[in-house]
Amino acid sequence: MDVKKVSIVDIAQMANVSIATVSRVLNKTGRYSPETEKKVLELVKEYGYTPNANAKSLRTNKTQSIGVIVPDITNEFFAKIVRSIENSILPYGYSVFVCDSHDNEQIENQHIQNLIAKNVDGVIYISGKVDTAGNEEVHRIPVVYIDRHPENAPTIIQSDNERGGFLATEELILKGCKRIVILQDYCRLSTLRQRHAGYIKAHVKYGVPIIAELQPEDSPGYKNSKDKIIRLLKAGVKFDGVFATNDMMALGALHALTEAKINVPGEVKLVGFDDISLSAFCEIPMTTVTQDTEQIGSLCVQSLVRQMQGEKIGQQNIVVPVSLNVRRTT
Amino acid sequence: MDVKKVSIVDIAQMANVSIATVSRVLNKTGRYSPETEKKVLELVKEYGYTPNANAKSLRTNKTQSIGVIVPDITNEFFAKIVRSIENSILPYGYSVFVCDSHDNEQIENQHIQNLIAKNVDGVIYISGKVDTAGNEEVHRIPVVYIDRHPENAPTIIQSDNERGGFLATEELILKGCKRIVILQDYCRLSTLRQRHAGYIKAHVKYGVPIIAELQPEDSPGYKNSKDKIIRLLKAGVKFDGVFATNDMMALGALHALTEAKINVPGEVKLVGFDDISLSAFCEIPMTTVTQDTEQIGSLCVQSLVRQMQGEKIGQQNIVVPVSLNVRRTT
DNA sequence: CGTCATGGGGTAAACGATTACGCAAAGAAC
DNA sequence: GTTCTTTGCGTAATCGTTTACCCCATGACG
Repeated sequence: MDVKKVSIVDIAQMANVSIATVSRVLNKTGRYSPETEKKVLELVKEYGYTPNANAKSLRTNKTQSIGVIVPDITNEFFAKIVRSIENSILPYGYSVFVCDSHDNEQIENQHIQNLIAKNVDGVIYISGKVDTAGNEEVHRIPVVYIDRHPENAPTIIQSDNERGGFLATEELILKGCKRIVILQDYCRLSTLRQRHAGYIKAHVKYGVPIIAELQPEDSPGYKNSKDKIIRLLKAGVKFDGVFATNDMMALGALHALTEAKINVPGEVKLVGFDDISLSAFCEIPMTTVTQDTEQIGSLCVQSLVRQMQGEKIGQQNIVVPVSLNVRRTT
Repeated sequence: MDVKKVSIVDIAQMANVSIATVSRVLNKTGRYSPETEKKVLELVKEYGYTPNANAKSLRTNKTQSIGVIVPDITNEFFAKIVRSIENSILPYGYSVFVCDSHDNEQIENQHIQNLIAKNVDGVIYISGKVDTAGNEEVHRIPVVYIDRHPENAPTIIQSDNERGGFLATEELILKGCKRIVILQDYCRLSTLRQRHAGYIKAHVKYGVPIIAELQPEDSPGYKNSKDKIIRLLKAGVKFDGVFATNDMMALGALHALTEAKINVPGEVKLVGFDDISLSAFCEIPMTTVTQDTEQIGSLCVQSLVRQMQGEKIGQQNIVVPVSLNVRRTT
């Protein structure tokens, strides 16, 4: 916009050395005397020289940037992961392209194309609603998947969903629940099936019978969950606990219950999943399963960086521990 | 990772033309016959050729990417803006680096350095807590500021904060409030002072006296606001309305009031600001001032794109309309 | 004294695009 | 029939780096 930026040749000229030498001191690859180093470094500082990233990338085929694809950056859970990723990768000197796919496979693919065209060194991929068959093209570069992933995914990171489901259900059982509704949105998602598996496991462990009419059906989101609870209530279905596989659904349930003047946690207890801030700030702070977004992000980065540094790691499936955050709905 | 990527020379060879010609058909700059065009395009498609972005950038000095700096991506308000920015700029073919500054000036600067080093074509800058003096370096490239901005900022976009403050206060007054507490976090922020100005204006317009002990003091966040309301209550200060300059603070107030068994909106009415989802999903859905994040994002992009296309626009200050979302706390 | 490693540094070829310039052929204009 | 313009290309320079390779001192070592 203003003055022409100084390039390596300017520095070289002023230092009375060749550009090769300047490059060498900048990259600390040896073959220069301490005096040369000093002079070059001084000039670099004086003129605020920064190497042209594009030229460098062109030559080295590395861009020092990665892409992160999320279904919805507006969702606190994903935002937290993005934040953790960014924090963890900053020290390595990477910048991150954030791509919101709107839970839409087409947009997702467009973003992938885009990222590949931009020559990113790696991708962290939180896919949308579907256990995607995966965009093959992305497998040409290092990639780690969070949660949803194709069969042949190289690296996968996810929370210990089964344990989460177990902990939530166990909490309800230990607090005396015998008939626990499970609210689930997309039954075909493996992560959610795992939570259901945990729910079953807890029932089995404590010898609580599993009741058919309380089992999951597709009821995504706040509204559907609220409606479902209202429906159960109207139908006279008895239940004394609700396990919602995410917090928005838990909130729907909570509102259905309070509107029906049912005491929580007196008559019905409730556990959510994710630990978004709503769960802490709603009228009755909710017990919920905390996913460790910090860990998830930093483990992603660890794995990705290792891949980007050329390490060949085979298929790996990293599981991040979850914990139960007991608040006032149980 | 796999096979070598095909480059423009491969295409050129196979099409029996020079690379110049290939480049021309790819960029549609004319000087080629329809037949050549067809052949090149076919080959491009067949081999999935995409131009190397780094080479292109090196030559043209344009990277087709921008940076967005936000204080906290985890905050729904900023996340929404980021999302809107991304949506609006996608058609222009830009990718976006998202940088979370953690409300920290040093990190902010580091990000700027980074973005400049990466040669972004433009920056959208939502600064942290301070009316920053601004990083001069960023003014070498197109930049638009949202809300907080330095004196000499070229382009600024912000919500009509004064009108928002006015609308909120007017609503309270029209619903009968005579003694309205205003909760504000950083009194030195111009955006927040504007909201206060609106508050004053409404009082003046409707002839409601302004009461000293209800005026703002630094009480950022949920906890401080809650505490402040509790303190006022204990001190026996009379008030029948609360205008919180953001929703988290409004929620703090709401909780303080409900815990004190004060009926909302019966005894005290309440208005927030921002319209984050918490305001809709808390126990008593709150009346709040909606900032049009869609508009904000898309206007940013419009202005930035024009600048990046070389248009010289002088200093401009774009104001985005706000609206009142009346819910159940008034 | 010859040989050989080593330190310090230069030359020039890449990397993959864009684009100024040149040039021949074909048609238009006179 | 000459000149001019347009069309359809090709040649080569250029963007700013990294890096393989070469070269010349210098000192160690036999």
